[in-house]
Amino acid sequence: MNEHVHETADLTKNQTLVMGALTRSKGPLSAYTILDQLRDNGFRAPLQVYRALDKLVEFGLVHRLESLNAFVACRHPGCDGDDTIAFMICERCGQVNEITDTALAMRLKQLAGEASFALKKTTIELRGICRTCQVA
Amino acid sequence: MNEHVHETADLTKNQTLVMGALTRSKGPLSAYTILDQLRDNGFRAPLQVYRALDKLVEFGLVHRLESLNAFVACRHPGCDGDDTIAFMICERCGQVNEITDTALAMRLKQLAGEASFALKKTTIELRGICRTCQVA
DNA sequence: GTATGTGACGTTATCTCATTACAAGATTGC
DNA sequence: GCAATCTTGTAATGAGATAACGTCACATAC
Repeated sequence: MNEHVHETADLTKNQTLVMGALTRSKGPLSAYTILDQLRDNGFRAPLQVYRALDKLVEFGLVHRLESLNAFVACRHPGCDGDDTIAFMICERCGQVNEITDTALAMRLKQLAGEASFALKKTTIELRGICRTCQVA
Repeated sequence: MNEHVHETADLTKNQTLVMGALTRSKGPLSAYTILDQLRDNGFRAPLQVYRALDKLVEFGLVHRLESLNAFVACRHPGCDGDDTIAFMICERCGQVNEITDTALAMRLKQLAGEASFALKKTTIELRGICRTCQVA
């Protein structure tokens, strides 16, 4: 499976619109924020957003930030969905940094293995203040 | 700072009730589930639960599971609040396993350091199927 | 002892996040 | 054409969390 198999062409109209909103945004967006941004495009109900988001997450184009109940466009072309991704979330500016680290992923897999835990999905979210916001 | 400085004696009535509900439970509980369980004890509004939970989390007696919007009593006496804790959450039986791992914590701190990210809190949640549920 | 501050508590209302349920179009395969 | 499947639209509701009020108990300062 290649990276980001689903390109714009594969997306439905609603999925494209939601993807666009996320791509344009500097930081994560909540489903309802996306809804508001897309009202002019005919969006009227949360479900329209959630359905598109579900698919986009499934495709690996969008990630869900559990600790924020929000979503970000994947900025990290290398991730193929199976990857263990960590997010660094700045609590001041809201920017999100996406990182993958082999050592981290290996250790987690090992820990799961030792417990005979069949790992399906990992969530790693780091909260703090990013470099830029510290100097400011 | 010692482990779990706040013992039962330090807790208020509401905090004790909420803590009791979580301790009795085998798995994580949502705030509203706790509310329902404590109606007979005079609980009437979500805020009563949330206020108690806030304190219990602050004391390190309870952890919040971001990917579940739920709370668990800390089963891991060693954690002193500053610790990096990982949770293994079984999607079949709902049981939660709490683990700390030095290598994991170190790597995360290192990654944050390399990005000059001032780390405040880390969330690590592993979803999957636990050993017991796999055989069944 | 009164004033003042602080922290927990209770209640209502409201806000944000997410899903269920149902109907209508659109698309593909036969 | 017809069935199967997928996407869509809409309304209603469920679930999670907080804001804004006021009250009470208890501490400390004067």
